[in-house]
Parts: sequence; structure tokens; C-alpha cells
Amino acid sequence: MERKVRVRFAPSPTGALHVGGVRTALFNYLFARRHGGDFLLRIEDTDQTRYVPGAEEYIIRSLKWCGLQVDEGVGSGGAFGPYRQSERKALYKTYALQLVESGNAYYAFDTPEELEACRNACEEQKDTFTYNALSRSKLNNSLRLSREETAQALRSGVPYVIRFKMPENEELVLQDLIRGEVRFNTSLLDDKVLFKSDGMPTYHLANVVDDYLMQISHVIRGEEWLPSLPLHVLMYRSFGWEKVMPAFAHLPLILKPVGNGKLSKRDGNSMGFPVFPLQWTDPATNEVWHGYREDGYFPEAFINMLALLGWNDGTDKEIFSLQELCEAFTLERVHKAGSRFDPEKAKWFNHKYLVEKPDSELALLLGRQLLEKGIQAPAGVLERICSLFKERANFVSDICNDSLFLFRAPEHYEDKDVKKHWKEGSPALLKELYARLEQVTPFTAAHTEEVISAWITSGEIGFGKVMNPFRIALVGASKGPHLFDITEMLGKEETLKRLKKALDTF
RNA sequence: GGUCCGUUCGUAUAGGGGUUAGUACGCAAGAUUUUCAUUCUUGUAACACGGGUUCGAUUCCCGUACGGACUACCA
Repeated sequence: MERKVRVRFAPSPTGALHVGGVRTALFNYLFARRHGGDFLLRIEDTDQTRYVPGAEEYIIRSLKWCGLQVDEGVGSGGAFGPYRQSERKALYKTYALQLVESGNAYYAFDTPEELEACRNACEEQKDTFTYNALSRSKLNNSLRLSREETAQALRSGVPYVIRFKMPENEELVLQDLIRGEVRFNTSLLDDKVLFKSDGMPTYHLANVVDDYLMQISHVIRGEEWLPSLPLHVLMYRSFGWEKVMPAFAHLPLILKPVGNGKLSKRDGNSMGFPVFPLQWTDPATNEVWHGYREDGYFPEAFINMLALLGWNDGTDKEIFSLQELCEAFTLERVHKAGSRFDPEKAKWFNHKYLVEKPDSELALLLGRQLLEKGIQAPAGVLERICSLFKERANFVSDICNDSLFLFRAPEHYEDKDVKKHWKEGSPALLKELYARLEQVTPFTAAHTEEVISAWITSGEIGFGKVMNPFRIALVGASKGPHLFDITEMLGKEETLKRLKKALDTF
């Protein structure tokens, strides 16, 4: 009997959620949906020293913006709560003690200073200090101390931690859904702290206990966790939970577009693309980071782009709605290697979604942006602009900038375009054009084009000779949509005004 | 340093014992257009290296190189 699929996204509220985190959440979400399972959000805030106010709320808002609906967890409720580990604090000690009693863990009284000294001593001999089977008998812990000494230390309130007793020289062959078999020898691993002297569990304890208690069926997380997989598996074994141990899948990392290393939050501001879904202000430094949302990305495009970073469905299909992703996603098709993030491709994805959006929807967004520049326009005009400009834009802000000339007459003319298209005969032709335009009624795109085309054709003048300088007069440069769409939107009065101004200028 | 993971055009990837190694982004050229763009066409460019196994390897195995992660009382 297959058990119900339950996966969790378990971030630490230590700052904004970056794209790597969003992708981990996304893959968990897709996997849950694909299998009719539950997607949980658990907040792993066991390290009070790293807690950042606002981070948890940011995470919830980000998932929401991305359209990843949480079935259960912080902010959503559920039968397995609380879902914030700080609120589950009391629970973990029992489990740590259980491991001590079964001989799989022990008390350690070494102070941070003592451990630091050990590390330094080892380093001097070009060695790495490891708290393991070789060293633990010489250190200050309940394995070395007598039962009485340990009890005495505990009673007197000496700070202690609980460490996992890593078995010696055991060959572990573990399964990863993405990587296949992964082998470890336990002798190379160390006795990780499970329970800290501040009374809080470490990630390892809290994570395993909660995954067990919350009946998680699949752990889908970043590759940075692969090295602690043996510890986690051994813990399940020590607890006697092997039968319900989740399956593991370690996702490849997202790397910087250029240079070495994984994508970090610094890259965003220095390389000119966002690394966060939403704008984030670091409460400690007041530093502000742009988000994909603020840069004009549609959440669907953002999600689509992230999904294709390290995954594909085996066909050439690249544009997927969230629904389609839910249906197509499988862990088997997740790439093993880390992927470099490509900001250009991200823009392309947004372009694809922009073009597909109804003009009425884009018009609303465009209206808002134009308003910020002090420009107001009726809905009909905005829609017309969107339909005319979106093909050449990646973002609504591109449409906004490209269409500004419709509302503001050009203040200067592009030198290189003028040089190329404003010829000796241009003034005479444009004067003639001016006279003819004055007569055009109605001033619609179709009719104006008909009249002007007839004139150009019959006079054997050549379209380029008229249209190019005409465009410069109206737009200020050699760009923009179909010229007669522009004249219609400008209206006769404004069109003539701009024509006259250009004639006066050159 | 140690452990683990990885390596197909610049990037994201498909593929897989015999292929003209496919696609997308980017870039370039051409066509179209009154401009820019769009669109269309074409081009550009890859199996990290060295050994095996094999009739044959880019594909399987082993090394090397390179990249990455981890190596905290952080997650």
C-alpha cells in the first residue's frame, strides 16, 4: 500500500527567500500536486541568533505571489501543528533523550572554547579535528565519564549538548531519487550535535523528528544537504522509524550566471538581476533588494523559468502553466548537475507571457505606470498601445517607455537616425505631406494611409523618403509601431504640430 | 586538506554503444517591412582529458582535470 505523499518546504527565517529556495519550494509543490499529496510549510527557526524579523512573513508572501498554495503549515493551519519549530521546542528533548537511552547518543560537556582548542591543535598538525569514535573517548562526555560523574554534571547544571554516536566503519549505501545510489563510510562522519546547550534542537534532530511526526513521505531539498543524508538515515534507524523513513531527493544547485559558485544574494545587486521574488529590505542594514515582481516579471513566467532550470519534460516544450507543470513534473527528470542561472532567458520567458496576456489586463498595469509619470490615458488607448507594443517588449515597463512619445512630443531627435533619413529633399516633401494631412478626414489609420500612399505612389516619390523623416518628426527616432497607427493615436492636430516642429528644427 | 556530488554548443538542455549529436535563449547573416521591432529562413557553436571494455564509445568502467556542496552548539 502506497502511503500518502506529503512533502514539506522547510526554510529558515534568516532572510529573504532566494530563487534557489523558491525552486525547492516549487519542486516540492509540483511533486505534491502530481501525486495528489500535501504540501506543507514548516518554519525551521531553531537558531534564535539568526532569526530575522519579517523573514517568515516574506516567505509566506513569496509563495503566495508564486501561486504555490500551502496545504498545511505556518499560516495555513493543519492537524500536525504547530509548524514553527520554536513552538515545538519542548518536544525535541524527549526524542534526544530517547536516543541517549538507547545508546545512540550521549551527553557532551565540552565547552566551545575547548573544542576550538582541539581544532587549532589539529590544524597545527595539518589535520582536521573530528568529534568521532577516535576522539570521543578523550573528550568530556558521558561516554568517558562514569555514570555518577555524568549524573552529577547534569544535576549541577553544567551546560551540555547531546551528540549522535556515529557508528564505526559502517558502509552505507543510500538511495537518492535523483542521484541513485550514494555511498558513505560512517568512519568519515562525525558525532553531530543534536541538541544544543540552549535547549534547542539542531537542524538534524528537529528535521528528522518533525518529518517523522508530520508523516513526510518525500524529502526534496537542496544538494547542500546530501552530506548529512547518512546522519539522517542513521537517526531514523536509531529511532526505529526505518519503515516510515521518507524517500530523499537532493536537488542540484543554482549557480551564478558568470564566475564561480552558487547564486548568492549579492549577485542580484551587482549583476543587475533580482535574486529574490519580492523586494526585500534587510532590517539590519536597511539595504534594499529588488524582487522579480518589482522588476516586472509575471509570477507565471518566473515560476516557468525556475521549473525549467534543472528540469524538463523530455520534449521541446518550454512554456508551461503551473497546472501543466503539476501534471508533467517527475523527480526522475530532474537534472543532476548544477545549473547556471541565465537572466536573458528569464526575460524571454516573461516576453512569452507578456505577449499572451490580454491587452485589457496589460492596460491596467500600463495605466498605473504611466500615471507614475504623470500621464493619464483612457482604457481604450492603453489597450491599443499594449496591442501595438507588446510584441517588442519584455515587460510592461518596456511598453511604458516605448510609448512615452505618444504623450510627449520628442524633445530631441536621435542624431544617427536624423543623419540617415533626413535628406535634402525632406523638408519639401514633409511640407507637401503636411498640406495633405490637413485635408485628411477622418484621421484614422486606414484612411490616412490610403490617402498618403496614393500620393506617394502616384507621385513616384518612394515610401522611405517620406516615411522615414516623418517618423523622426513624430517619434524623435527611427523606431515604433506602424506609422499610421501612431498618427491616429496622436490625432491630426498633434501630428501636424510635430511635423511643423521638425520642419522648424532642421 | 578530507568526504560526497557533478561535467553535451557561451547559457539552459535533449539524446544515447553505430545520429548529419536535436531544441531553446543569446549572437550573426539574409528575406519581409516606410523605421525599429515582430515574423520567417539560414548560420554560429558542444559530448573536459587519458586509459580501458567493445567490431565500434560522446554514451559503460576506471583514473585525471575542472566545477560544486559539505566539513559549526547555522540551516
